[in-house]
Amino acid sequence: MGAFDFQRIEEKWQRIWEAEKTFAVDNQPDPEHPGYYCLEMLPYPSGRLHMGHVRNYTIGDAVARFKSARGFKVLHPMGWDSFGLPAENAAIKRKIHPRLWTEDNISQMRQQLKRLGYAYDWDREIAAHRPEYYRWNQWFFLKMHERGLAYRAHRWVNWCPTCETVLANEQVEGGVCWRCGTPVARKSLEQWFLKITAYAEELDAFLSKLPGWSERVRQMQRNWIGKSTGALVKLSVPDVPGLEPLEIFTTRIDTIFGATFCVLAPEHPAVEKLAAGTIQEAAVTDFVARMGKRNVVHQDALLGEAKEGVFTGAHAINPFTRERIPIWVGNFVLMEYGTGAIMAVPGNDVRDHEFARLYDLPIRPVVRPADPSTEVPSGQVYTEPGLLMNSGAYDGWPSDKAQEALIAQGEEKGFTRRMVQFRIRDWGVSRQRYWGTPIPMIHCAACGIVPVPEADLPVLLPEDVHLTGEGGSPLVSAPSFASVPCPRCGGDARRETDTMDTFFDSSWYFYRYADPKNDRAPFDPAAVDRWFPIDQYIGGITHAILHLIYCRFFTKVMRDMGLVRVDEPVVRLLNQGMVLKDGSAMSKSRGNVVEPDAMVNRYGADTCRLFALFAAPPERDMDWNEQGVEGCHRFLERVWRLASAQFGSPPPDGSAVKAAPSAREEALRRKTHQTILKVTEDLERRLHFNTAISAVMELVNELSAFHLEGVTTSSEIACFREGLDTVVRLLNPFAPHFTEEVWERLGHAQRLAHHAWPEPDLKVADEPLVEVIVQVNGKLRGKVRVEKGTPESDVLDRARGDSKVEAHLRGKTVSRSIFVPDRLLNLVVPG
RNA sequence: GCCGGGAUGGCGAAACGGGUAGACGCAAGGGACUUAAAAUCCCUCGGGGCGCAGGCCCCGUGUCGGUUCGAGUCCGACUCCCGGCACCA
Repeated sequence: MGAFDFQRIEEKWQRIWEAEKTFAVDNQPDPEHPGYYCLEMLPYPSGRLHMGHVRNYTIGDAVARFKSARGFKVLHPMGWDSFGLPAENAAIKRKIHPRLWTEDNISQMRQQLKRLGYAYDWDREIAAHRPEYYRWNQWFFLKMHERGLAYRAHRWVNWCPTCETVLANEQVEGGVCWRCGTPVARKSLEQWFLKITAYAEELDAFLSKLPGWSERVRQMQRNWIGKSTGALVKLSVPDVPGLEPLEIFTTRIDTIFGATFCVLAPEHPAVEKLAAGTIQEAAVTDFVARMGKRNVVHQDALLGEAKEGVFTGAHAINPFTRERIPIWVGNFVLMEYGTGAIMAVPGNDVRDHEFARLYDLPIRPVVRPADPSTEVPSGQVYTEPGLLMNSGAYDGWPSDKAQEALIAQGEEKGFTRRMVQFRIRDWGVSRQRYWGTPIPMIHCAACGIVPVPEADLPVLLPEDVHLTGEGGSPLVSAPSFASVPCPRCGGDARRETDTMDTFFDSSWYFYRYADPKNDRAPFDPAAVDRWFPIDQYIGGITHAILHLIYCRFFTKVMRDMGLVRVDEPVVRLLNQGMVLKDGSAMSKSRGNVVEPDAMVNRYGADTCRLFALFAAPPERDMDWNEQGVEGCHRFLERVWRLASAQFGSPPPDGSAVKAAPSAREEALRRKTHQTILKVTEDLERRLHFNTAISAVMELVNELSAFHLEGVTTSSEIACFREGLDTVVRLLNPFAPHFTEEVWERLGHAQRLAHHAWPEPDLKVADEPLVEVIVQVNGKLRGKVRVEKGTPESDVLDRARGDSKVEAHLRGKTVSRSIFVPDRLLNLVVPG
């Protein structure tokens, strides 16, 4: 019997699944089958799947099929993140409309997904570029605007002066435009922002309530949100009459007695007034102008920039010491963070120290290590909390107590208050692009900014746009689109011609799957209630920050709007590792890309799926090793051969198992039921498909040996068939076509996809005899097979009967023995 | 610099509440079948040593130290690799 015909088998079952809608689910609650939502991150329709997709979706499919067999009604949908820059680039390069390019890609990739046999409910498919979808983007945008969560502000963008267009960060290559090579400039544009900072506190706090997320992702998000707790301190500036007190933010108010100067960001609004009329005025103006030319869009350009600054000519009063301290402007202070002004403590902060040394400003350490034996090397500064010194009445206080007391003192006097700062900034969602959701706003000369009335949604993306890659937002030049009557006054007005960041599309798409065809609302809240929160979300670590913060933010906004009842969208998150080839990421330039289609053609979908799961645990990177793929293929062939002897014969008859089975029958049955236990446990608790598959391989090895020894009596056949059927059922989530086919040929009428997961018989799985290891002084010296529950004394007797153990005990007295029932006996003898 | 993760055979990896290190697979070597090859099946497979042999002994989970009857697993110090944040006050 040769190899199984995977091509025919896979086509056959894909046809059946499609015709029978095997994986479609409705939203009806079912008391016997609780809901389970298994979701994989939706792909960008680039045109073809890569191995990363295959791994991602194979993991998700294994979970979905497993949970379904376990009795859950599983929602397992798929869709397309189909707006975005590549479609526009393709349009420019190949003169094909982005919509056609995108839809063509979608149909190709959908075909590829179907060839891999994924159990999706295709009736729920969505695509972001379709008006039925993106109208709800617009609807959410309007709702956020109503709630004050969408607003306009200026922000710097990358600008190519030659193409006269905004460049995305990835279109800036080494500081020049990717198309024409012109050095990139910066330009300030008024854009739309979403107020994610309004949720910064909650986004941070809830990270500790996500035990189903890896520490890694939670830490990445924590860094990104960047919460720090401190105080705001007001310093009066008597040098400049009428000037508001200077506000600085610090997390180390315990060091305030060491604040020997202040530094403002060059963009700080007070800089000009402080310098006005002083001898420093010209120097300050010059410095600020020079700093203004810095390319701040490219943050890396700022990294490594030497510290630089200039005295403003004015002084402030440190309210705690009444000391007069000089106010400087410095390039290392960021206007975007805190108040754009700092108190400098050169005695206890490395940056301030460096600056003070540079300009010969006074340095006064005010915190020393609490442990007197800790030496601070000369020329270095001690930056950790410790004990205060040079701090008046606070000398000797520990940092944390001093912070509390100083804040309390400052609060009472009115020059300090507690303050929490976040690094996260509001989310700029405007894109000067064509292929995205039009922002539903209208600019009217008379009325200002007017939202498009809800009834007028969707604002359709016009088709007749000529894309050149040059000259501002493409929609500006779409005549049918840009000019529009003002909804409020009816006068001539102009539509917003920017489109939305595509992360907007993917921030709520998984809610739409619950009710994908709704044309009156983004979804029916009841439908969302039926499925949410998402039980298992699977996707690449690349989305650990942006997508996974944005979608949490959306969920919280939607909750506050009364649309959903969950605080967090995702219960369990799995970030699968990358698929490598020969140790490095697959890329065209390296020439090491493995095409999924080629692999499916050669080995079949089931083999590819099996390998993707077997090669490594899911969260780790794996190498696509073709010899490993062959190994998986061989394994399936082996199962096929083993099963083929039984093809056409009736399903196993449990009653044929003898009441007193032979030893080998008993051993096989034990292995069968132990394997069920092991695989179920691996999938249920850990998603460790690699060890689950290993366990099935072990069972196959035993079945194979059993078969070799002969399967003739009805009892032997029954035991063998039980093992065989178990193998097929346990492999189903990984190799669905193969197992359906074998299952059918083994005479089962019901489809495997509708079968419940096998139940282990604990009595059969139970091992009556156990191997107790015998150690002498912690070293393995022997093993004894005894009945479960054998007491220590009996085990000891048996152990002494072991010549090897006895040899190590000869002439010595056992001073102590450690006994772990059914596991181990360790005899301690003096050296 | 701060934070997170990791390091186990020739390779991918197992060992899940300290208790037989290396399951399972790949590669490699040997054998059976075959005119031959492929496929398949069987055996060996961390390192070193002793023994004619059944077998036995020592070492071994990045490094050093500790706790323990017993450590890949726990604790302390360190090295290297991967990732995140980074002039964030």
